[in-house]
Amino acid sequence: MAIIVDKAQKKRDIALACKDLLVHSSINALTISEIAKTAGIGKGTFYEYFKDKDELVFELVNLLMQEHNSKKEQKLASVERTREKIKVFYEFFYSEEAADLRALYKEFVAISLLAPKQEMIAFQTECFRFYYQWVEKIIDEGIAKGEILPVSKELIKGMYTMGEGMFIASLATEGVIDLKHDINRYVDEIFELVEKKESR
Amino acid sequence: MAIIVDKAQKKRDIALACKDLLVHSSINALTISEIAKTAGIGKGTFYEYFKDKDELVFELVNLLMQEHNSKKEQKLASVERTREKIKVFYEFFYSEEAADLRALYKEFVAISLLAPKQEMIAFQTECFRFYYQWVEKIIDEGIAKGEILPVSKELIKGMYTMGEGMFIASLATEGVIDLKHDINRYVDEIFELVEKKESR
DNA sequence: CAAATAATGACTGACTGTCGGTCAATTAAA
DNA sequence: TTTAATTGACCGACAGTCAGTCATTATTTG
Repeated sequence: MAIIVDKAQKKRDIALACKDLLVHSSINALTISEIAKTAGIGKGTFYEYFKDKDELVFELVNLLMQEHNSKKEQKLASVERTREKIKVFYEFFYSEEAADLRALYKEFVAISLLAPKQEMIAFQTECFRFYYQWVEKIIDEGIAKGEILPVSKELIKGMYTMGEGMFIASLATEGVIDLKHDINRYVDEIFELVEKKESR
Repeated sequence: MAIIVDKAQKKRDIALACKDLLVHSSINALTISEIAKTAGIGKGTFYEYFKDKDELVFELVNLLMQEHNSKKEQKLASVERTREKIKVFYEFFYSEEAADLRALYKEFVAISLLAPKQEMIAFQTECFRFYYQWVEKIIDEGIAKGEILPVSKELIKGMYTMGEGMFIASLATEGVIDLKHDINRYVDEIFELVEKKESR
């Protein structure tokens, strides 16, 4: 009857158009007008697709995280040892490749703490479950291969959240955390404890 | 020649007067006028003592954390085993007693991510160092007593940040994290690995 | 010593500019 | 003609400022 736009697609397009802006600036330092102008739309149109600025961040994190997960899946397939697989898992927190997503994720976490909306909680919960199962699978395989001790399974949740904690702490402090080094160090030490040693 | 008030003291007084308001509401849902009214001062006066709302949260977290640390120190003195000491350490994240501080700390972390100011980073860095050394001392004593393996020392940073990560994740998700249970479970499993067993 | 006056920090809320969000008007496809 | 899409002018709310007031103390003067 009239122009029918793919709402979901246009939402993605708008979000992507603002990506650089968001990556390089904090969301609440930006105005809706600025964002709309960047996306080449009117202010009112922005509200046609997003309820507020927070939702824009949400959309972008959503998009980039899917992309990131695909890459991660590929990379994981090329790694053999359980220890290394876990390390690949944590690369999100320091790799240059994930820098943009990380910047947005930081904002997203802050928003989730300050003004949690149901969809965001649901998304984070789904992410948690998704990654948890991923790690679980890696660990299960490691146990099945006899590479690591069965007790490793009990450590998954703590290991997983350690990454998040290290990440947040590194952002909120200065000079006390070297993400890449500290995370890998921790993983190594944990694996020294749970890997089965032939001799010893 | 005029009234001289103890600026620092009054700042504390104002912050404390707003404590309940802040604990039960998110900082950016509150207006300065509302806050000023609660503290029984004019809006202009608020700005005489605080640069913005964020600083109010900062002041409160500062105050309550000092209080919390004293209590924690006492409690730690009454516990013997290294494992239990570490658990006392994590009580912040779930104890009823620390609920108010936790609510404010949540806001503070979010602010630190969204609009980090130098003083906040400095404060968080100092906190990190302070707690890290505290845990380090506990672990060192445990090692000296022969209770746990020397390798435990390498796990401190990861253990410490796990708490923070678990906390943030519990706030951002629903139904996947039981803070008290999951933290203690993790601590137990780690200690099963690093505690020296007589028989075995 | 006391009264008057000066000096100044503390305090205030009216005011201003900005921004988030709405909506009436407009465009354009079907 | 109908309906979806788009828009920016408009509005109310709020953060932050500032010119003016007040309370207290210092100083001068009788």
